[in-house]
Amino acid sequence: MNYFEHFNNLALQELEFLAKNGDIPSDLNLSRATAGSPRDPNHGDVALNAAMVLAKDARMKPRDLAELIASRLRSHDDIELVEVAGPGFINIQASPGFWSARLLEILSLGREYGASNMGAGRRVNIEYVSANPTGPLHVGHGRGAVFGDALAAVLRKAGFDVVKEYYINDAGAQVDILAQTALLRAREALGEEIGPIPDGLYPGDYMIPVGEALVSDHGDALFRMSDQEQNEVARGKAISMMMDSIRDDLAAAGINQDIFSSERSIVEAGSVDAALATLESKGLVYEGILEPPKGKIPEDWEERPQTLFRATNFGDDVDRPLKKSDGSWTYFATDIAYHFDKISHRGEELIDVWGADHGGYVKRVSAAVQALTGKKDALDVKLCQLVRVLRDGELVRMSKRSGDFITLREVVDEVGRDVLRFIMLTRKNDAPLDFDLARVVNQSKDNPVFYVQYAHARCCSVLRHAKDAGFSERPEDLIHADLTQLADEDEIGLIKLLASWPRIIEQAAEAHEPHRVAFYLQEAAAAFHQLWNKGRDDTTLRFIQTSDQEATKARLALVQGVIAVIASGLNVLGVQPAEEM
RNA sequence: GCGCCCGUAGCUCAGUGGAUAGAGCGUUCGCCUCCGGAGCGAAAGGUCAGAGGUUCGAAUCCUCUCGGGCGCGCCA
Repeated sequence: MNYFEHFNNLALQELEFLAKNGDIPSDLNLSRATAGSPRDPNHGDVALNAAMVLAKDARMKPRDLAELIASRLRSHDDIELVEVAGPGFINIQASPGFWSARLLEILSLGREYGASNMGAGRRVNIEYVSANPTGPLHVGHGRGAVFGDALAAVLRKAGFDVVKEYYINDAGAQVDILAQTALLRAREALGEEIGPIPDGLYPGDYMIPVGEALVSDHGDALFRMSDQEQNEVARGKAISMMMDSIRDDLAAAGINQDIFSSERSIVEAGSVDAALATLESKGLVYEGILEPPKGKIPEDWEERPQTLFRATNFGDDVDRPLKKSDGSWTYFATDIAYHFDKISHRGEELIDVWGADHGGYVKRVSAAVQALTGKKDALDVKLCQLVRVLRDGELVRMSKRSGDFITLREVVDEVGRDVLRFIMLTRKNDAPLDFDLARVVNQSKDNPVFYVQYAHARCCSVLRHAKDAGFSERPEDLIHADLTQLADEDEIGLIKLLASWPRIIEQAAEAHEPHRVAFYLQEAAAAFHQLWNKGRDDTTLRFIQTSDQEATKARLALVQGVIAVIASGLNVLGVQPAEEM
């Protein structure tokens, strides 16, 4: 249960009663009434703004309306205390029984706790990584990969029906260059001296096995084929080998997408014509001449009429070309078709995860999706900022395998998938991230992964000790514990924090911001460690009290609650909780 | 020149209309015979880049200015 929503709903019910009774107008818009946590915990557990938001329309003073609502809430079982404060806040303190019920809810749901039906089964399509199949994934791709994967998990937990997708850019000039590189590497594999890889081709060592594979498939017959045939064979082989290796790298990071869509197949299936016909039928395609771009004008700029999409009708800065000068589709045109395909078959809402360097492309794609669907917010593009890889504060550069960047694989091999995934989410997606290979594996408090894992492991340790001392640690036994034994303010505070997990999931899903989960887990871990440390000074607060069975059972229930919530959160991030460290 | 993102404590960053703006690191001062060691507790520290505006209420929304990053037809 999202308890904020719960108390807000109670207030809304009372408002409806008051409306029916004629005390307030019946046509109030209740959607702006929300619940938050009061700044000062002494003000209660939940603060409602309903009275302040509705006062004007209700033609009442905010505090008077608040008092009216408050007086009706006071009798509710879940509520201990209601106060009207400040400009008209309704501050609610929940009853002890309410918090006990939350802990029982956590124990009975285990790591399923936090799931919500907010999404109501709505289909969301999330596309991420989508790196060109022209080389290995680097850490920047890794960030998008982890972000997309975690966001997908957040959305699933919030009740959305999610499709995870990868778009393979296997058409266009880049893969032609890849094919040429593969052919050169094939000559090398046949024993020819090829010298340094010419500028413009892909220099990385990872193309050597592609050349070798071409030779083992075709031998020197490869070079007796027509140029076109050679190119096609080389391109097909190179793309399939690159994609295999990309899939391997993703799998090593624990990322498994549901669908891999190919740009080439979209063009070949005629989807571009279909999507553009739709735009044309709406009068959004025309022949025209574009102004040269301001600032630096390309040297080979040539004014000519071209086929344009009226992106400016939907908030873009200029209309965008759909055809290149050689008559083939621009990348944008096939991308329109791809998004048309997704929105027609694989999701009512689309999310694209891109690198920040593609920011300039957002408006035109949003414009196209808007034109195709008639909906303004059918597409949300999330941009991930740069990752800098450091080692003890020193910038790390160069990689033998890729030619320039640290690869995702190298990082996974060095620090492990769990560390990679967690650290990638310790920054908001649009903030740059420093990834320090040395610090992220430190076993100290300033390493967030360790800190959270340590909390979970400590909990597991307590349960092991309890078991040795003859207690049952099983949740199904612990639900019978007398939870009123949990009376210390830090124990109660921890329960409240655990109980806010469902709200975190909903907020993260709403905002498309999985990092909120990582931040929440650090908070939950901190609260647990704090309670633990309190037991160092005050032995009566330790979890296991051999002389007090009831207190121990209640505290074990709390420990199981911490385990459930941390495991639930780590699970969403794709990180395996540690039972020992 | 234009567009997008960012500007919050000494540093790295949370906080997408609510009350006295938070955390970690660093600094200062105490504690450390510990269920699990990889420390604990407390304090100091702020013109939320700046200026206007919107309203009961703004770090948050709008406009402008300054500063940083990214991008700007036939690359994807």
